[in-house]
Parts: sequence; structure tokens; C-alpha cells
Amino acid sequence: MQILIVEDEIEIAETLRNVLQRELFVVDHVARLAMAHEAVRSISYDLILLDRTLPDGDGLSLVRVLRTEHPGLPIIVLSARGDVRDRVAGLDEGADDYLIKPFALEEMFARIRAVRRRPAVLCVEEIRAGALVFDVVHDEALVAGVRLDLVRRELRVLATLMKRRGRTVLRESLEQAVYGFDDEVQSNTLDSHVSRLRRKLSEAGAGLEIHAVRGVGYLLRAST
Amino acid sequence: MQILIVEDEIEIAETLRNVLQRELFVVDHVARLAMAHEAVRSISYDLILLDRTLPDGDGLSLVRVLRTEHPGLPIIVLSARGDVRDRVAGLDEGADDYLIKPFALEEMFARIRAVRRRPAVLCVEEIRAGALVFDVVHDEALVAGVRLDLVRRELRVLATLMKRRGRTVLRESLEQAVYGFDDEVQSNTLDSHVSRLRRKLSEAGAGLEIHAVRGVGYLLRAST
DNA sequence: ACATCCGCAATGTTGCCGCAATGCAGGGCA
DNA sequence: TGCCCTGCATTGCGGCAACATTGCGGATGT
Repeated sequence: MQILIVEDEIEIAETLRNVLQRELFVVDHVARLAMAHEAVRSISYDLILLDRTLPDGDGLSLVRVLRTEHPGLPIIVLSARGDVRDRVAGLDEGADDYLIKPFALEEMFARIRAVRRRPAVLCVEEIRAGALVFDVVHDEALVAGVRLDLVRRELRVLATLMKRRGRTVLRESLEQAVYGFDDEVQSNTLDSHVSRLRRKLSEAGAGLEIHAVRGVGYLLRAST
Repeated sequence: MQILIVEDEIEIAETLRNVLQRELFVVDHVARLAMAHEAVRSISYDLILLDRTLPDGDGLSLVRVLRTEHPGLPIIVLSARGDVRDRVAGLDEGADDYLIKPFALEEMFARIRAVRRRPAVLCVEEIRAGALVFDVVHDEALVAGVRLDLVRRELRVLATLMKRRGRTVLRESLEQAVYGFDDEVQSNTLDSHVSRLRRKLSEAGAGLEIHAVRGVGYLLRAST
């Protein structure tokens, strides 16, 4: 387990380094963004602890780069800038967690443990099939950069089918995904949503078809 | 994206439900641990929002169970109990994040987005033979990752043969596997299903052949 | 008040599956 | 070896259940 600390305040950095090394982590430390970029290029770290306020810029710029080049690499931001807006910005940039200085070392360890439990590979935020790009985070379907005008139920159906594209989704699973479990549907409403969704997909040239698996459910696949 | 809220304070729960539904999530709500256990057993949620202080116990007990039964399921704890010791306990029990009440809704959304970037863990039980992978859980046959378009009866036949691949399956056993005990077939219907299945297997290049054992039954094996 | 969404039901369409007809192949017996 | 009989192989057909599609009206939010 190799950790990179990006932190310009020497005292904090040394403290972190000491406690982390005591936990048998391998710890590197850099004080500037430029050096951090260099470090992540040459070494594959398992975790980044990142201060935001650095001499040569905002640490979030590093997050942005890391998220494209090392999508699965856990990043915990450490920052004195801790109001809601800052935290939201940090997490949305792709940080896995956000700790506000000053923080208890015990909590930092707990959050490191939490982050390490996560599977190594990052979930795709976009699912592609045919000409369609499904943005999982924003729940939007795009064809050639254009947003499909889908209503809520259609979106839920599409999202569920996209997650298992190429494989069957049980009718029951679809119903549960589209409605909660209190809400229940008493007719062929699901079918009608599928129908409208099909029309919109074909009109948009998504290159996808929703195939019914008789007695089982539906399945989404790229049209030949 | 289907979310379960476990929260006994109705007002908070309703607020969360409303804002989450406005974000096009499908939201279920339960007020007690017992109901939460039941809910997660029957529905596969994408995210759990969990209050700690519940009428019938500490929400962390649910975390413990979920971590063994649904290792990949994201859990965010919402709690008024927010000192370092509580937070560490929550995270170490397996929660993915820990928000302290009162919290800004914006931050909750940001943390939901952060958690959602992670991949879903899926465990699938599979039987392999030739170029074919039979997914027992989903009842699907794949060749080179592509789903074979088999109808129900064909699937039952294939599943039964796959489970005893290389060995003969009595005609009687096959009939019983394809139809129930009650339903019985009065003609050579089974043979016709075997026939159609053979055609589909060969067209898909499954590298399998179904061999008839005269007077006994059928047998599946990899073609040389 | 208006538009939109969505559940529902009526009507049209598809395709699974049981059935049976026909063809084929193997094996027992003289 | 030739004949026949039995059991498997294949294919087309029809009934029926499941799916597809669409219009309507109530509900909901702006």
C-alpha cells in the first residue's frame, strides 16, 4: 500500500507521514502540484492524500487529471476550506472523500480504511451501446451529443436495460426499478413505457433495439 | 437508481424522498430495522441511506449484515451522533460515508454522486462447456459474451444437459426438468425442442453437440 | 389554467409450443 | 445381407397467451 501525500505545510506532512508509516504504509511526500503530477506519472499509488491550498495552485486541478488518467485511484482531499460549497466541488471533481482540517487522525484512518474497501476499478459513469451514451450520474441519454427527451419512467427503463445491455432483465426487476415496491402497477403500463421508449430510441437513431424475451423480460442490444 | 431510506423521523424521510425523487431516483422508505432487512432481501438497491438511531436498534447492525450479504452495496450513514468515535465506528463497520445531521442537501447529493462512481460487484455462477458459458443465476447462455436467443423450453433442456455435461441424462429426467411433475407431454415435443436447440447451438458456434443415446436419453459434450 | 406525465384498457400482432406427419438410421433376426 | 421395426430428427401448422401500440382521462406540478 503506497500513499502519496500532497501537502505544503511541512509540519502536517511529517505528522501524517509518521503515523502512516507506523501503519506500515509506504509514504511519499511532495509539496507542490507540479511534483505531484510527476510523482503519479512514474509511480502507481494506491491512495492520494491531497491538500487543496498549495503554492502552485488548487489541488482540485490534480483531481481532475487523475480522474481521467487513473480512474480507480482513491483520492482523499484534506482542506481547511470546508464549507458546503467547497466540499461539493471537491467530491464532484472526483475526490472519494473530503476531510476538513483540523481533523482527528483516527477519523482519517477510518476514512482511508473505508476508501480501501472499495473495489479497485471505478464504475463507469457512462454506459455506451450503439450510438447512445448513457450518463449514469446525471441520468441522461445522449445520441451524437444531443440529449434524448425522455420522461422519468422511460429513463428508468432505459437505465436498467443499459446496465445489463445484451442480457435479459426480468420483467419483475424492471418493475421494481421503475416503481418502488410500495407503488405497484396493475396493468401493462410497463409495456407502454417500453413502447414509447422504443419509438424515441429509433427516432433518435440510437442504433438500439429493445427485444422482448417472452415470459421473462426485456433485453437491450445494438441493432445489426 | 433505486434508493432505500431507513429513517424513523417521518419529516426528514419525506424531505429526502421528495428531493431524491425530483432527481429521478426511485425511492423506498422504511422506518424500522426489521423492515429494512426485509426490503434489502427482496429488492436489490443501488444505495442505502441509513439513520443510526432507530426504534428497534442501531442502524450499524444493518451495515454489518449488508456487508456480508451485499459487499458492493453503497451505504451512507446519516446520524446526529457525529463525534469522531461514532464516525470511526460507522466507517469501520463498513459504511461508505458518514454524514452528520443536520447536513446540507447539496452535500448529500455530492456524496451520493461520489459513492455511485464505484462499480457494482456481481457474482455469477457459471457452467462452462465448449465455447459456451451458462449463467445459472440469470438463466442465460453466452457464446463469446453474446447471449443466445433461446426460448424457455430450450433453456430448460440446455440447463439440464449442462449440469450433467459429458454424462447421459435420462429422457425421463429431461422431461421432468422441462415440464413439471404434473404437466406431462404426450408426444415427441421434447425431441423437437432438442432439435431446435441443436440448430441454435451450432449456428452460434457453441462447440457443443447433443448426442442421442438410443433408448436412454441425451448427452451433451464438446465437439472435437 | 395549461401542459405534461402516466396509469389503464382495448385492440391488434407475434411467436412459443404442443402436436403430428414424414423422413431417417440403427439393429435384431432369419 | 435384406427386411422390418422401433426410436430419433426435422419441420410446418394452429391455438393461445404474451407482447405492442395507441388513445383517453385523471393527476400533478408550473
